[in-house]
Amino acid sequence: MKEPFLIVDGNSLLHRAFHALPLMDANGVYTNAVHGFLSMVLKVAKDEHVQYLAVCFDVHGPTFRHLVYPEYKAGRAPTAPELIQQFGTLRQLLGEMGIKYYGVEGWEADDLLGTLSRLGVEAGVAPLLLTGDRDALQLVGSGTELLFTRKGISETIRFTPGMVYEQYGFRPDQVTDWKGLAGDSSDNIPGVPGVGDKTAVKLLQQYGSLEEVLGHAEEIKGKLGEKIRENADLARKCKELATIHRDAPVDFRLSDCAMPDLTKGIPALQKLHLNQLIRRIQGTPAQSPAQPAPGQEASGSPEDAEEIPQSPSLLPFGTVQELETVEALHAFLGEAGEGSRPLAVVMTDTEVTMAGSDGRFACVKLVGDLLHPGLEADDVLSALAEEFAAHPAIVHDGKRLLHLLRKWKKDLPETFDWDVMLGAYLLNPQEKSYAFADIRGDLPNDASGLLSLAVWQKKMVEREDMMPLMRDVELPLSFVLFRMEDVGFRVSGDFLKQLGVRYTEEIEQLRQAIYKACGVGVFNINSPKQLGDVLFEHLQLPHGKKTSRGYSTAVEVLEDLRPVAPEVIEPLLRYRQLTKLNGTYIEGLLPLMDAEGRVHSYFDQTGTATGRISSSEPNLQNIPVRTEEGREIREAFLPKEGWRIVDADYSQIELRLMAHFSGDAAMVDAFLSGQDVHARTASEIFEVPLEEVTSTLRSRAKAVNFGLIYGISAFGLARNTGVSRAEAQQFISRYFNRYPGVKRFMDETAESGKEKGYAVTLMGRRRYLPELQSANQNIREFGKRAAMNTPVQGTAADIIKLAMVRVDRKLRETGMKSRLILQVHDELLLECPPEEVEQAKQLLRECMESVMELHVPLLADVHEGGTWAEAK
DNA sequence: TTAAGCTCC
DNA sequence: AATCTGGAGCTTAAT
Repeated sequence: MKEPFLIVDGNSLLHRAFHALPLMDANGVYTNAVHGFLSMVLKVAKDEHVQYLAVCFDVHGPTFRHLVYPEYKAGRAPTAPELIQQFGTLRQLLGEMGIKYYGVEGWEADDLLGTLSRLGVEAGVAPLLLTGDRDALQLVGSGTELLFTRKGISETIRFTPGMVYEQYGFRPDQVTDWKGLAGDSSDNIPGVPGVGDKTAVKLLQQYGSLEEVLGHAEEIKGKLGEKIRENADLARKCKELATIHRDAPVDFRLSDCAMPDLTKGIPALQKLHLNQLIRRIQGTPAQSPAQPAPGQEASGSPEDAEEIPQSPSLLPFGTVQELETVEALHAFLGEAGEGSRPLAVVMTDTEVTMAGSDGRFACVKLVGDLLHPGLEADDVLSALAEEFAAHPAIVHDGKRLLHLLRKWKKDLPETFDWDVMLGAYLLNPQEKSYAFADIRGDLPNDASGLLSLAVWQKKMVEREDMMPLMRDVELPLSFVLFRMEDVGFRVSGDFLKQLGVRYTEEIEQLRQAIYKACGVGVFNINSPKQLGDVLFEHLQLPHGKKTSRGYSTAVEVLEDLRPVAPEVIEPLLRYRQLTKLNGTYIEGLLPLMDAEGRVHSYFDQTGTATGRISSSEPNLQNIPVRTEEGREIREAFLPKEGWRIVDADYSQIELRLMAHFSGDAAMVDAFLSGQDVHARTASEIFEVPLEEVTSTLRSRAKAVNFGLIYGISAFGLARNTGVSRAEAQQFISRYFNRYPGVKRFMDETAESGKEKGYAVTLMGRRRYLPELQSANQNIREFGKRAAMNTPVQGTAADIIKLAMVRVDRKLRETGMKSRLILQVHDELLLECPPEEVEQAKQLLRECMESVMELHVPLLADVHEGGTWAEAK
């Protein structure tokens, strides 16, 4: 076994660390990136038993790549000064700690990585590269491996040559070919226009290398082939740019890189107040404590706070016990006593694994083969269902599990002990995926990993004060959503089809009218490109800004053109409206109906950054309501035969929350006295008596109120209300004058978001806002608006979720047949047998209004009807 | 697969 | 669409 030689890409890692962690400083010296960098390096050094260590840096000034291609890395945002400082700080620190670092003028850090890894192999050690730069994948192989940073820097993923292929679909030696084709926007390398990541992989899998692709360019059909032929030289140049050179003039001696005694660096670390790192250097406990989540590391962490590792580690488990009969499974579950529980269970297509809290670990293979003929999936499921019902288990995506049990007609549990999908969502609601494979980190993809992850999540959720949110809201809500998905919403297919016929006929007429008015014969009206050409080239109508492909034909543009060319624009707008309704809400909905005429929307509990739920297949949260035609669609949504729809929506919940959070006297007063808030706002900012507020003034004030919730700008408000920017600015100034508490709240919320690194709701739900640390002002401004909006939107989400849990519980406890069928952010729908309607209305109102005690009352408007349209 | 467009709260 | 007012999902065209 060769000794590991860790070679760190200093630029890449420091950059990543800087953006992953909120700014921290010691006496005015920024240290967040230095802290993250060292934390990561120490972790890897320990985990990998590193014997040799070197760090590589870019040295400023042009490199040979700029000679080949002057635009190389052009257009990048300038590095934040807060980061630039830290390069110096880090170099100095490395020097004092005795860690060897390299920088050679005219060479980039990855060339040094390439050179040092070659020299390392020659010196007989096993180079391990640590970087967040994908280019370095080309260096993997012949003894060199790579750790790629993920999620900022908190995790790494290990690449061997096989892993590269598995992950990307090409070998390490094809990385540069791939870059030559696909380019790299972050380095300003164009690649072949029209060829993206996916196409490049396809081409390489077919032809093997860039040269082969270019050599066979004649065979490639269509636009793609054309582009490749046109850009062959450009592709070769891009490949060259992406090629890492392994012959930099480095004065390398392996002995220089021997792992130093890090305690020498303690005085320097003390100066920078990097106390956590000091503790880690001075004898670390068995489980390596890495840096805690952002916001938790205020200087001088409290002594009683338990050290929670930054990522979960695998708990010790016994060897896996393979259960070959259902009897063995029953025996395993029977023997599993108090100490084993909660039990973690992972089910895949072919096997079930179970892990006990006492280290028991068992596996059941589901595919029957000659060796285990006795194992029937159905019996296994029965045994598990029994176990779940008797002892709440640790699961991933419990809602899906419930559907599975339901499908096989098993008894359903009342609750789960923990759901790691929901846990991961609470800990960071902005992950791309919450699939177990994507949240498990380095843990195994089975029940031992699941249990280990759950144990860690519980500590994290506890520390971040989100346990009540998990226990009282998300976990029980998953059961409510399961029932809603299971029940579905009845739809009248006949009604929709009739509507569809009507729409289709009119669409045809409109189409002819449009062709006639345009006078260019038949074209595809649905194609923005073709339509744009007709309107703005042929008809020469005045156009707005161009989009990347042509002229914009968005409704706002068309609205402006109404007076100019009504004979084209009027039928066009109507055409747009009807094709949208027909395509999305009629033709899109019909195939989703089941045999009973019901649609079963999927409610995604982990889909939004703010805590809202989302709905898909079909999305029932964007069924039209604003226009008359749109509302017709809602007439197709029906209760169970003979039943009624009861609908309740919160009145102004977000503005009420704004009033609650800000405590602003005028706003609170408006709600306490039951006034029309928008009218009151109009009266305040336009300085007219309440009785004299006109509908125009009211609707402007309403726009201001909405803008407020979203983090207003004068520009956006002007766009929305049609007034000038200057006027909009005046509205806002007056608004903040009249509602000084609101102003204060907005400022404080933005400030606190910046300080803590996250925004938080009334129930403690968090959303991290790395945008607030961005070097880009636009992104920072976005972060600020999100910081102001999230507590409001997110608390509204908390509130209605809690209301759903209570409504569902009440309905079941009282043995009512009425049931929740839909949630639309501030609105709940029930279907009720006629005799329960009054009781259900009362129950709904009570649950919704009493769910939380705020400084202003929560009010729900409740309606009923024979269709959804009627119940609004 | 992405972009443009449009629906909702 | 424009200096980007927050959060979502679906359809179509074009590649």
